[in-house]
Amino acid sequence: MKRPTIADVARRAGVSKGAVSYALNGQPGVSEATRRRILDIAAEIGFSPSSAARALSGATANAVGLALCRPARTLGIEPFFMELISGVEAELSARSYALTLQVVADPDAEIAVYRRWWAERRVDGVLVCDLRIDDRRVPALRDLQLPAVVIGGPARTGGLAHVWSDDAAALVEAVEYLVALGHRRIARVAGLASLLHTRVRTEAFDEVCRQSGLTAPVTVWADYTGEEGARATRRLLSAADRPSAVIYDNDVMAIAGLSVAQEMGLSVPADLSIVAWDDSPLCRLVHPPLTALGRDIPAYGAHAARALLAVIAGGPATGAQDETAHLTPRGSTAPPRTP
Amino acid sequence: MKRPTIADVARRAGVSKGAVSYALNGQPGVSEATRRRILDIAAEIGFSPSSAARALSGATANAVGLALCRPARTLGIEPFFMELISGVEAELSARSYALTLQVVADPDAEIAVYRRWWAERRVDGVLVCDLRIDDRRVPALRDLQLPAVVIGGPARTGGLAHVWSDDAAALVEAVEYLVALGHRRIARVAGLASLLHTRVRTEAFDEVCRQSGLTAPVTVWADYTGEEGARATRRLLSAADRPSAVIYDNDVMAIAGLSVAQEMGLSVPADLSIVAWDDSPLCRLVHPPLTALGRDIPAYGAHAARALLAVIAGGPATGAQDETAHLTPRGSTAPPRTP
DNA sequence: AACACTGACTGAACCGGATAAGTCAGGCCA
DNA sequence: TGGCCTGACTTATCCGGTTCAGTCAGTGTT
Repeated sequence: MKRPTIADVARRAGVSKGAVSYALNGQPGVSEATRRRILDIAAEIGFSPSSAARALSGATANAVGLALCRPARTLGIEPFFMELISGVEAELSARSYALTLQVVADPDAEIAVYRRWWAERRVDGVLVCDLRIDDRRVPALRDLQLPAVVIGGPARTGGLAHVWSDDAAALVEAVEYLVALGHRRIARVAGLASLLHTRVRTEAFDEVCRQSGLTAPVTVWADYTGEEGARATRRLLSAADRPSAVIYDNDVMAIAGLSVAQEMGLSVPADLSIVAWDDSPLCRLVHPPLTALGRDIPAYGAHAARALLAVIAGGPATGAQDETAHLTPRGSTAPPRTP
Repeated sequence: MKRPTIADVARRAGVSKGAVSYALNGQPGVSEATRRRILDIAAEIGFSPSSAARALSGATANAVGLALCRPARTLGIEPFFMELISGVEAELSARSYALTLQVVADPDAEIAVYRRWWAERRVDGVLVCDLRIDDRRVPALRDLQLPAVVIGGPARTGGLAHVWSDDAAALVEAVEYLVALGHRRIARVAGLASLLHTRVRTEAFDEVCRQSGLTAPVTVWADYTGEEGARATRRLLSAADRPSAVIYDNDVMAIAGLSVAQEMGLSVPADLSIVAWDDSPLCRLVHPPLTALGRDIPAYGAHAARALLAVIAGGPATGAQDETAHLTPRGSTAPPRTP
């Protein structure tokens, strides 16, 4: 089975290649009757223009790139990325854009990938995840002038378009809820310190703890894996004045923390309240179900994809705020048992 | 910043485009000294050949496609796909192939995507997941003569190359282990009935139950989500002669089942043993940790990617067996409490 | 010295589209 | 009736590679 080309369509319609091109792209230059005939023939022989030829003639590659820079083991277990991807994908495929995915080892490898994609004209733009404190990717992308949308921010995006969510506000909501329940000693198990949104959350946590007159905020660092989440929790719960509530930077660490609490003989939520960030179905799966800070991640991805397509179309590099995560109370939070 | 083309390299090297092409592709026709000089210049100005131009000249697109046909909510929560993707990716990027991903709603949409990819010459081949009982994708791909590797099988792959794992053997191992522990009433919560590997497991389950002289095998159908896994478990545990052990077709349903058992006041593993299929880190996160049938999923993906590249290179459409999942006993299985 | 032969390269065609520039028939108006 | 538009096309060029058919200098052969 030979792939049909524009010449095949032209021959069967009895017109030139140019006429077919005009007809297919909705350009003026062909009569309505001819356009219809050409479109019918194209549909009949199953013609889609070669993406390569189209890209070569100066048009776009009709593809966007997404490079993921996380170790395979955390990539798999966190639903976040797959949900993000499915949202991105929904938006892209509706506009018949393809998504090119690459898993990279570190930010430098990621920059190399961007550079290659750019030189190969493989993608029209990229989505950038996991913004870091001093992110070399930002100036690199600006130098390449490769259209990009940063998923994160709003600060330090260096003039790149971005889509962000107000993590500080969400964290404040969670802390204030715990305070209202009567908690005074609230700890936090944070994700990778090098990521910008971790810093945003940490600053918000310190600030809200001070304002609420809580004990000095305790933050333990981890890396989103269950192992580290468990270790961090053990450390927190072994301390002399252990916290009565812990906020985790992702759901996987929160579930690990729940397990540790149970293994140490503590009852959740009576002895320890737990709040997870990222409200995936995982949170509803465990017992008790976890109170979580959640939002619509596929919608976030779709939002970012739309923003990227706008930049590719030549729009300005603006920042757009997405929904703020909101707290869904479930069985893992309650007033602390009076000591 | 302008993208360097082959003509830029040629000009700086003082040779023709053709010579540069030969040099870059390791073809004969240039002297070793000239080849070195051309390679150096290419590296210096950061030249990578345009994938579009290369694809257009009859060469390959240097990309493979993966269409995922699962609802977004199960896609996100199951680590399987993301792990598979990261394995595929590792293999592809080592050979500087790109991965094009698309999420589709149903098998017909998936076929449409294959047809479009084929007509657009966007990919050189595809990986096919979730083989079904009567899978229309198989004849469709054969008609298109689009290089493909089915992840699954070994039956009903209709002459397409495939990479498979012996689910029947793994299931037998799990059942025999439970029998050795003393279990007589073993139930199973199965995944989507339309998937081929579900049928393979069901047949193996029926067979091994008969051979071991167990009570008539009970299989409840679900769809891999926590909700359905919980519902299926409730049904099983509410029956008059409830099982003393349950095998789940994925980890998410197993975790949901664990929660249901605890919520119904049953102790795991004393009152109920649980075995999960797919040993993701999730299984180690809950309490007690789940006994699971696991294998190296990234390696599976890498294996499939290698097979696909071999088919693209013109190799025969063979079948290759991947590692069989093996049982890792953890805290969720034990001898049944004597009734 | 005439010849074939090889290695190292050049020139041009080609892939399949997009698009600027050119052609040509027909309608309109003076 | 001739000139001028306009619409509906066609023709030709270009994008950036690959590849095939030369070209040509240098080498070896007899």
